[in-house]
Amino acid sequence: MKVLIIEDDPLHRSYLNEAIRAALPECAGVLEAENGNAGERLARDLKSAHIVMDLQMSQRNGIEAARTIWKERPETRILFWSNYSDEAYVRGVSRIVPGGAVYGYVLKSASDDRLKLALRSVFIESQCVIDREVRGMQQKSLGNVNGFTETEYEILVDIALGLTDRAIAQRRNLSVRSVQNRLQQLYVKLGVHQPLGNQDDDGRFNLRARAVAVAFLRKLLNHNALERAEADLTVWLARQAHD
Amino acid sequence: MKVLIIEDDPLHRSYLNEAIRAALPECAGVLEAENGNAGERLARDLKSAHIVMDLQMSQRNGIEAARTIWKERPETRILFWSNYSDEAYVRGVSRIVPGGAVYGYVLKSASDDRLKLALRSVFIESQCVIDREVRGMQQKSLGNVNGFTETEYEILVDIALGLTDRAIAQRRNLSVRSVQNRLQQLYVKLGVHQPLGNQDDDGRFNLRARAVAVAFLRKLLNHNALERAEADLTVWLARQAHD
DNA sequence: ATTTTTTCTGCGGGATCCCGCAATGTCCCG
DNA sequence: CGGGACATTGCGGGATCCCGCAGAAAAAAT
Repeated sequence: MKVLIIEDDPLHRSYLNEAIRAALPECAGVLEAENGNAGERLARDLKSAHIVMDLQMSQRNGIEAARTIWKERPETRILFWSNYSDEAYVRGVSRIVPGGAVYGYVLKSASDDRLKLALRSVFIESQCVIDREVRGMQQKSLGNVNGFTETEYEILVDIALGLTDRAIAQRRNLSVRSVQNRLQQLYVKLGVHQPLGNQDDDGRFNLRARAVAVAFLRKLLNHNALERAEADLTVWLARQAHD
Repeated sequence: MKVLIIEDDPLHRSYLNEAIRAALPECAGVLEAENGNAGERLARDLKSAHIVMDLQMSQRNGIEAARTIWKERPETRILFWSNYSDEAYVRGVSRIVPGGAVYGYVLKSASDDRLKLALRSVFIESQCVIDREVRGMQQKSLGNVNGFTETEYEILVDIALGLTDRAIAQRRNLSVRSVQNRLQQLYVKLGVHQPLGNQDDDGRFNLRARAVAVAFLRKLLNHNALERAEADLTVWLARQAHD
């Protein structure tokens, strides 16, 4: 068994390397890549089926890399090892994990033991391991309780990108009014909706812009999510230009 | 001489600790804090005048901590050691550094030697050391060439928070029209302004929201900056409520 | 199959935003 | 002192956004 590390911080990389060797004595070798691009290439060349990777890397972020790796070989086992449990990351990961795939999500703040346990669970026992904190986020996020549905999240991303109602309608195949309805739901759920009798905040906030701000503050959106969305938007715009 | 480390990643903390002991043999002791709050407390209690700190910590970010530390003792020497050279960070730092203070800004991706050199320069030689990459950002940012003036940045933050034109006018003591004028400048500088003859993008983008998106993508804004701005906004809103 | 619930859609109006035009004020330089 | 560069403000109009109302369509429940 070989393990591939994809992580841009050299300190964390060497720490991981040691942890892997200690936790997996049957491991035949450990390879390292310092960004998503190199990681994808190594994964492809070496057909490595065991990967530990960071999200949030400068060159190409972990979610993109994981997506293409899983697209090529869905049985690959990936353990995400991240600093953050931002809802944007959690949602991004659970969106791309193939059905029945084995993976894990451990925070860097977790203890040594927990990391090693996760390594064995995912790579040897074929068992998914999700950090409790991440797990909580996942439930809050995907369960509808105080969480956002896929469509609500979608429209949130669209306004965060700066699209108009009309453009969103075009893109999502909806009428303009429907887009506005969804925006309404979003405003309510984000707690941006101004209570009617309130004189204080009256007219202080531009709901659309405020929603984006709140989403960022709550880490529902983050820089990575925005970058991915922007990339998607760009290809859509290019496609539109041909018509 | 004692040195205080403020850094939330334990790996980086111990690496820093070693680097400091190696670079500064005359150093009598190294203390560690794992977030901004603890760091401030230690700095105050120990009157430590030599600090190395990370920006972007979970509890209380580095800029806030540095601001209060410098407010209490402006002669404190702080070496910022950060993963990123986001314009938002650079601007945030240069906004709070007291006149004549000695400080440094080194990226974590820098070599061992560069870090040690910076430690000696800032703490022993009383000389400012700014990483070249950060320096470039600083010039691009503060020099008006392709950069943003303070007022433009201010209004960018205001719309990112989701304020209406009227609210901004109130807050900044301007007329609504002036606010809109400044927004105009901002749109032009961010390259969001749609060229009139363009049929393609016509009406696709909500300029206000798009400006925020572009600013985030360009790292002119980031999560920390938004959090700080939100805190400021909250106190202003509270003050308004009394009138 | 019918009822219930949810979502989608059009209409319309008030608020806000985007921005051209023009007047005024301020600062600096010759 | 006069003139130029620039920021500020008002006015006004067209575009967009916010959202209540109500009917149509789709999905879910009974």
